Amino acid sequence: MKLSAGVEWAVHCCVVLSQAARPVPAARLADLHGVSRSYLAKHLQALAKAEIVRPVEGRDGGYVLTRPAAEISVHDVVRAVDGPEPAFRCTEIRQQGELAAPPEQCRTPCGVARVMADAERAWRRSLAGTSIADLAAGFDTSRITELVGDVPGGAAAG
Amino acid sequence: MKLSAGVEWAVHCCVVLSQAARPVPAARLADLHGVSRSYLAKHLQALAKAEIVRPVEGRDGGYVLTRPAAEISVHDVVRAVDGPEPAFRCTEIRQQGELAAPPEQCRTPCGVARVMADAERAWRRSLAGTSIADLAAGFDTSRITELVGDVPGGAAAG
DNA sequence: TAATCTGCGACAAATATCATCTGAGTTGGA
DNA sequence: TCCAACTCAGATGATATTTGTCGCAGATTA
Repeated sequence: MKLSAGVEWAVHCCVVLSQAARPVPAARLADLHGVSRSYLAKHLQALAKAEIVRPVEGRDGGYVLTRPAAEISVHDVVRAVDGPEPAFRCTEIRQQGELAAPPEQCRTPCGVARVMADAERAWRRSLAGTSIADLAAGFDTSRITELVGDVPGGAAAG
Repeated sequence: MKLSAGVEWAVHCCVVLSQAARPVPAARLADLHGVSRSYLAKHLQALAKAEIVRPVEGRDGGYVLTRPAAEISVHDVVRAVDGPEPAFRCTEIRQQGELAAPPEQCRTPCGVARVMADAERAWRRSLAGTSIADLAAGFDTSRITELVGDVPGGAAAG
């Protein structure tokens, strides 16, 4: 099991955006973190499609959060970048080969798939328990505001 | 995030082995499930390396479980096939780019990595809560014993 | 009008997964 | 003792996915 590297970038970008007063261009976000400009742009588009960030077009444009950081969970970001598909996909091998089970026994999900789905739910629930604002509280936000501008109405971690 | 398809095969194979009285060859396990012979062999080797199954060499050989099915968790199998590496690997981008944090602030793990690790622990704990014996109780074991031989000392599920 | 930013698609490289084949070692029987 | 059949094990190649790049078109503001 492997998580896309873009997930880490996206989460950090959201933390930065939570401290920014004005739109931050994608290229600037990449430079702030020292990662590939063109590739980060792709992940930001994924965040935009999930309505976590909103693009501001034109001069002095960039990306802004669509809602307060406290209302964006880490799970939201992971799901947006990594995709909504479950990690485990049951191929129903119980219906193949010599010991294929009769269809009447396959009305309910395969036991293996059930266990995997339960575990994944636990994973997602854990991720959903932390917000971008929670994360921002653990970073040196003064350094961020110094570079991208202060927040208009107070700190994010309330 | 994606889980190797071999995980599903391995779990099903363990369920079959839990019902087998004698060693079951890798090729037979593949035929029973209708999957690739040579590829399943590779995953069985991973299970052997993790000491979940043991190869019996020579004529009439095959694979057997190393311990009772009740003492083999789904997590043991997943870890053996999928590898022990965590899904999320922190690349420490907080130390790169313009807003790189000073090393003195990086003694503790990055907040992002911490959240990811917590979620993964929840995932593993959930998988560890179900054993191969639990899974076998949900399958039609009579069909299995019919093909690979009965268990010597009673059923696997308590 | 000019400058700057995002959106989207095509394209190339790197990596992981999937699949197969051939060889080495062991067992059972003659 | 010898032979033959059967097994696992590791090396090797094909395929799919991810990762990363580039360029052009559309939009907005100074």
